[in-house]
Amino acid sequence: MPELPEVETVMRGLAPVMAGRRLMRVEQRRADLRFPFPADFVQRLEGRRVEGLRRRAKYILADIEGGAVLLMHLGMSGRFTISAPGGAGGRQLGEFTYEVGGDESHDHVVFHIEGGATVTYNDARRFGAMDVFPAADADEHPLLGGLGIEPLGPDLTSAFIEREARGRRSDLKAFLLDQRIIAGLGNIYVCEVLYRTELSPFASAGRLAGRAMAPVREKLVAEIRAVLGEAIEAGGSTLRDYKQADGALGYFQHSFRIYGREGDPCATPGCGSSVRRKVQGGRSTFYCPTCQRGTRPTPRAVSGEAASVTPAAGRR
DNA sequence: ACATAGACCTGTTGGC
DNA sequence: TGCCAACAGGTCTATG
Repeated sequence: MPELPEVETVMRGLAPVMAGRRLMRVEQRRADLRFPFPADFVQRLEGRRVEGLRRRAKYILADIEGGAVLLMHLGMSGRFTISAPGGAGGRQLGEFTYEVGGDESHDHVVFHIEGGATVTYNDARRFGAMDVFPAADADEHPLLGGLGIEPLGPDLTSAFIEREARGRRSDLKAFLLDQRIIAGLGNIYVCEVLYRTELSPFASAGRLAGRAMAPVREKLVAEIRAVLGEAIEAGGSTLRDYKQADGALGYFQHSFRIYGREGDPCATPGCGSSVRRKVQGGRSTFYCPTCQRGTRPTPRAVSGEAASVTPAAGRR
């Protein structure tokens, strides 16, 4: 479920509770999530101090004293609930609904933290995952080794897009979703980014290459950063606000311009088209057929525009 | 090399 | 109200 901004928000929510403290007890309530827990999962964590939390792509990584790393992935439905020592309700991180005293049957892991707090991992669909491995093995870890660049780091540049896009025949949607290229974008934010960049999800990625497309690549880079940055900010504000009763974190209160808006009028002033949904690569793509013609027309084109300029003549 | 489909597993939603 | 089909934020594998 969660894409990079949600994972970042969850990590930031967990950090103050876990960082610097010992895991006094770890309850592992089943043998597997998406794949089996390592055999000695509990033993490698119990009694050890969490030195800090980090995020890599959509993974939350906890550095454990003694040189181990605890990896946590939320899959589609994973969430964390924090219970303070005082027993003051729970703060839930990772999904968008919150029910006090809700479904405990999917509580798979409970971390009992030094000082009395409790961090519970709940995941109905069990697409999430946890693992513990030596820090030295991180680069070869099957889940981490092949990951692409961090979209919010310094590596995401027009030149990077140029290199990666050149010669690719996959469509733009698949290109941006590919975790081996850029790690962290998921279905929702890819839709948002393409809409804001006025690029067609169905265009070939290779069309982003070439000198003439430099401005489009710049715009793409800027929108990726903006979309993710805004979502992280929204997540952060809910982290700060919680207090009241329950802070639900996730995509909630975040409003999307295109995702999930099939049939609604396009948000671009004067556009007048309505948002369409198409299944692409097995998942829903939401797009505006009028605004998103960059690099090749989607269904209906009317006239050219800056974003649709392509260097090569072949328009098929 | 790459594109697509299916699998994983459960919960929620919308239509009849 | 009840039932069923479609659908859901993510990966991974197998198949063309």
